Formats: sequence, C-alpha cells, structure tokens
Amino acid sequence: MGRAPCCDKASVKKGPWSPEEDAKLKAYIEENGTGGNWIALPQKIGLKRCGKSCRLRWLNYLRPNIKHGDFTEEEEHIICSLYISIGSRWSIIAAQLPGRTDNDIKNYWNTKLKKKLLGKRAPSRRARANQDPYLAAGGGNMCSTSGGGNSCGGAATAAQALSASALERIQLHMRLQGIYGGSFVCTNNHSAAPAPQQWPKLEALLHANKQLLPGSSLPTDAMATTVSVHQPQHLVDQSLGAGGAGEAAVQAEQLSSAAGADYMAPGSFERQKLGFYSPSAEAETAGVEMSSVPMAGGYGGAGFGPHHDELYDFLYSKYGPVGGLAQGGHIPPLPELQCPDGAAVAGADEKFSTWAASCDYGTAAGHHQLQGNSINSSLLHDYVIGGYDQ
DNA sequence: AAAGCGCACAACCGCACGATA
DNA sequence: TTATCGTGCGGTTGTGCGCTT
Repeated sequence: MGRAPCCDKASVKKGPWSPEEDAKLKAYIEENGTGGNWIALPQKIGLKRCGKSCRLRWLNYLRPNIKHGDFTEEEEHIICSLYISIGSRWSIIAAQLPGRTDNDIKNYWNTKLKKKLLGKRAPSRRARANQDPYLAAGGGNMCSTSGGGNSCGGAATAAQALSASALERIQLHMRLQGIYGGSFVCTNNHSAAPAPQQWPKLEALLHANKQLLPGSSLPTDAMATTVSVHQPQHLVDQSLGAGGAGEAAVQAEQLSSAAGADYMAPGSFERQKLGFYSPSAEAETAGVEMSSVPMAGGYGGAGFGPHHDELYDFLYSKYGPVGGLAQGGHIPPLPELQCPDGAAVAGADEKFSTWAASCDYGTAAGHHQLQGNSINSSLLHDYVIGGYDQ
C-alpha cells in the first residue's frame, strides 16, 4: 500500500517562487512560526504550494541569517574534512557551518569544490544521459538488468556509488595530504571511546565540535557501511571453489558464520562493507573473509584488510576482475588515482597507472597499510593510502 | 547570429524514520 | 500492532545564463 501524497499535486504550484510568495511565507512564519505543521501551512496563508516546498523555501532561502555567496577557505576546509570522514551527510556538515544550508553545501561541493580539489569535471547531464557503457550496462558485468532481484540493479548501483564515493574520498584525502603535508598514515583504535583517531586535521576539528555533532558518537565509516554487493555467477563460483552452487552454499554458510558475512545465493550476496577506518576487529573479520575467499584473478592469501576490500569493490565494479599480471588479472589504467606526493619521485605527476602487484595490504610492526606503488620499477615507491594499528 | 554546451543554483522527488492514533 | 502522517534527508532534475564553436 502506497502512502498518500503530501498534497494534491494537481493543484499546487511548482517552480520558482515569486517575491509575493516569499513575502507571504516569511511574514507568516516570522509572526506565527510554522505551527509544527508544514503540510497545513500553505492553506493557512493561501499559498498554492506543497508544504514540503514551503519548508524547503524557508530553510534554504528565507530563514534569517542564511549566508549566500562564496564560501571561505575555512568553510571549504571544514567541508572537505567532514566529507572525507562522513561522506555526503550534508545536514551534519551544514550543522558545522552556521548560516549554510545542506542544499548550499551540496551544490557547492558538486559544482565547485569537488572539481577544485579532485581536478574532476562533474559529468554534465547531457553526458550523464549517455554514460559510460560500463555503467550503462549496469556496472560492467555486475548486473545486466534492473530491479527484480533483491540486490541486483539498485544494490549494485548503490554499491558502485558508494565505492565511487569512497574512492573520491581516498583521492581527496591524498590530495589534501599533498596540500597540507603530514603523514599519510592514520591510526584507529578498536575501542569506541575515546573517539578513534581519524583523518589528520579532521580529528582536531571533530574534537572541537564534538558537542555540536548529533548523537553521542562521532559518525564514522565503520558505521552505516553495510551494502549489498552483487557479483556475477562466474566470480562467485570462482571465489567459492569449483564445487558448484551446493558446495558454494555450504562454504558460504561457513564463511557467513566465520566472517559475519551474510552470503546469499550465488549471483548476489550481502556482506559487511568495511569502512576506511574500521576498528581492528572489523579488519580481522576482513582478514578472515579475504583470506578465505580467493579473489578473482588470483588475489588471495592473508593480510587483506578493509582498505583493500573497499578498493577492490570499486575496481571490480568498474573494471571487472582485477589481479596481478602474474595471475592473469585485468590491469586497468586508473588515471584518476594520482600520486599525491609526486614531488618525492621523478616525474611529479606520476599516476597509479596500475595496481598490478602494487595494490596490497601490508603489515609492518603491527601497522597495516594499503599501499600502491608505481609500475615504473626504477622508481618503485610505495604510496600508502591508509592504515590502522592493530 | 545561432546552436550547443557547461555551469550554478533552486527546487523537486522519493525514501526512511519517528511519532501518533 | 499497524496504518498513517509529518518531517528530514540526499539525490536528482529544471532552468536560466554565459561562453564557445
């Protein structure tokens, strides 16, 4: 049963607000408040608008002390830091910037800041309509149809979107490190309190604003990162061994209990999506999962962790099986992954043109790192994307 | 000059969630 | 317990303007 619409769409006006409408709404709210009921408000003041539309207009434009116009550097920094840490939770980010609305910040990010910091051009809507064939086909070989299945289509899209966002955040972090200097390596502790150390710069900010953030705990990637991941039949078969669906199901069951993953029928499954800075317990979980399930293209063995997990999902969703050359894996060019500290090596603009034999999850003195290195062996140089301490 | 394109901003849409009857 | 309602949120779309070809 669908829910009733919030208003009669046929009789409400849509589109830009006129100055008269603005004046009516503003005058009424300033005098009477919203009355706690936005839906009823337009009728009260004789506006042919949906209540939601009134609310949005008030919050984003008419409300007192709304700032419009250019963002300051400090505001940009706060937006970047929070975006790296919590992603597109615009309302939370907006709460840290007095006078700015989530809509404003979202627009600013999408149209300016992202390009400025990541050097990307947001795809135009015309371009979007004629998207990357991989995406247009449902995420490479991830899924070929829409809807229907429990995790096909929408879930694959969601996973891809999340991974793309995750990569964007990796890139942003790398870029910021390049700008601000400092160590690439961040640590995280298992215990929830005190608040785990987060990305450099951000931590101080979060501590400073801790009391302003909603809820008692800081939002982190480790929270709210369960997503559906769809994998094609061949990969699931490959991953779970040659025993076919029956054996795969048994193995999946075992893996499920061992790794906390909720495997579903071959073709799609759900599992814990580990964040960039998962606590070590989650990393251990990832270790079990990753070491137990040989990756397509031959990646396997112990030692993979949440970063690899995240990156692998992204690479897989975009390019299909990813693996080392030795394992016959497909090595995609990744021009968007740019070396952040290029100055440290010859050829300042060196890129991660491959992850072959380089995207790995290493351990040194109890410190786990996801690192990549250049394919140019003469300039072999590790770039640590992130890490955590055990 | 005109069409195409990119950009920025405002507004809309649909979903999730909590409150409540 | 369940259906409904109101609100908040994030993603997406509409639209106008200026620039480029």
